[in-house]
Amino acid sequence: MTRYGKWASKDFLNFSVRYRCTVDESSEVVRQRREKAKALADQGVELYPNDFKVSHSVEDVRKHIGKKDTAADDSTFFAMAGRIVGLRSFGRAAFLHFKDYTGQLQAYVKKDEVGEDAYELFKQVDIGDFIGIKGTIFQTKTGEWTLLAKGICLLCKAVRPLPEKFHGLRDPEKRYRQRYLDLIMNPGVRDIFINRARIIRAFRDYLLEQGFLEVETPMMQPIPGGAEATPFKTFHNALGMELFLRIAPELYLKRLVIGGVDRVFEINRNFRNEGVSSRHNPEFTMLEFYAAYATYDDLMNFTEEMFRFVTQRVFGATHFTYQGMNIDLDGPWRRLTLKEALSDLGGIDSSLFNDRKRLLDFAESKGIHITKKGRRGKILTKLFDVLVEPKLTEPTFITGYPVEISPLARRSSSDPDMTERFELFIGGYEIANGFSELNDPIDQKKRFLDQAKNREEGDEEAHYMDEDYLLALEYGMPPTAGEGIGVDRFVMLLTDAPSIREVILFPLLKNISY
RNA sequence: GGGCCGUUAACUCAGUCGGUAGAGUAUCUGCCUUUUAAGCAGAGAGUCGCGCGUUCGAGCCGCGCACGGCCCA
Repeated sequence: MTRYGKWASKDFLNFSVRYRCTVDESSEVVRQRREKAKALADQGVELYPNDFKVSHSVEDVRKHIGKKDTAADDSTFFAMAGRIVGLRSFGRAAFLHFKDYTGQLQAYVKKDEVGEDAYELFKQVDIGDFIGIKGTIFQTKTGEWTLLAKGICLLCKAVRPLPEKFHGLRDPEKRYRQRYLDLIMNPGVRDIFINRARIIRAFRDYLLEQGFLEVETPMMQPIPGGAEATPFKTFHNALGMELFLRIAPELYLKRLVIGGVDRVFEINRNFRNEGVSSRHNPEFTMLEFYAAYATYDDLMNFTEEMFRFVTQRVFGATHFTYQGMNIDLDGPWRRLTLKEALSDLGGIDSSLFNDRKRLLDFAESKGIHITKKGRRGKILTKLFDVLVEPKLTEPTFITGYPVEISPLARRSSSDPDMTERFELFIGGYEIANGFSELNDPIDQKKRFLDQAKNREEGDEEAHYMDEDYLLALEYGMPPTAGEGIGVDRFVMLLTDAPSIREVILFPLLKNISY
């Protein structure tokens, strides 16, 4: 058996078994629909034509209706297209609802209007098919504006039925795997992704307005840097080169600051080889930006302003509720040091902070198992994650992060063990992380060496040594502050989504299982 | 990684004590030219996630696996 033989045959087996179960030749509904499609084709009907010209969208028609003098006998002619989402047939006439991107409209198809032949064909279309309809609008008895079909044609035959009209598609697994069905059946889903796009656009507009340049830096990096996280590995065949999907764009953006781009940002995907949960997807969207001559303190103020701008622009208010929590973005936001938060909100006696052993005992007593042996900073942040983070519902900046867990941040001028760094929490989620940048190449080298030691001691998330970045730093980086914002989580907050999967169109799921 | 829950018709869900597999929607047939969760009459539709076990007999009980959800780590 070849090296791949076992896997190949196993995968093939899995695939074929599942294929048989899922692509249901046995499903009566699908079989019937295929037969209908074939019957239509046999009658000379083209099942997938592309020559229908649309003159108006549903939204166009709504606007037309909204005009003051649209009369019941309006004679404007519309050529419209969409997917049939409801159908009520009466033998020689039928009402249907069809949907395009802009909305949904009722149409009335009468044998008298479209002719006998066309009506015979129409009787063979199903919910889920795309159709083109030409006609005029009128109001029904109940006052609903309706397209009276003068002509109708099939634009695309669907051979699988849509989910049930009343309950829609509920099964979360199917919703994510077949997001197209989710989008067709559950209107709120579309709104989330429309709002997501608006939020990202508002961030972009704000930063552009402030003189930032938008860039794209490598997704595939020879040395993954800019965060403490486990990367995905890949390989470039022609170059014979190991590469990593980026865990952050940080070191490249800072190279650009060195290159004279004083204000720079990127909105793009990061990849972290970690567990999946309601707040973690292995690929997620990060907004990262850097401003020369700014400090972490400036960025906190900047972040408040930017968040208020985005929220106001997209939702018309700066307060909202997230999962029942009232969250108000009006400033100024609370600022606490890590230690203050741990003692005031976490209930940890401050005398424990410098005693690693007692900290570990305390963690154990709270049922918090610390897997990362070693560094005190890691223990503190772990305790913070469990005891404090969930309590930070109102926007809160946490500052005072120790150097050992902030290898890229500038030391605090007043306390060399601390960094000029903050993290932002809203709704119990970590939303942003920013700091004054470390631009002393000698200190940076020392920090990398410390990290390398941690890596040798088994910390897979420790930062890699990056000589090329040190080289860049030696050419001089101006005093700079930078920040990363977790876009998905911010979208979660603003769309009241309980899981990150609700704001990512195609969240990562394990292989096939329909 | 651990715990709990789920997986039954295309979809949403019932399924009692272990004893022939159910409903609504969708589909099919018939009637119906202003309905809108259209209506009326009838019909078809299932590898009960997968495997093994217990049992005369398993959708149901036990074990294992897969996928998903929630919580914890």
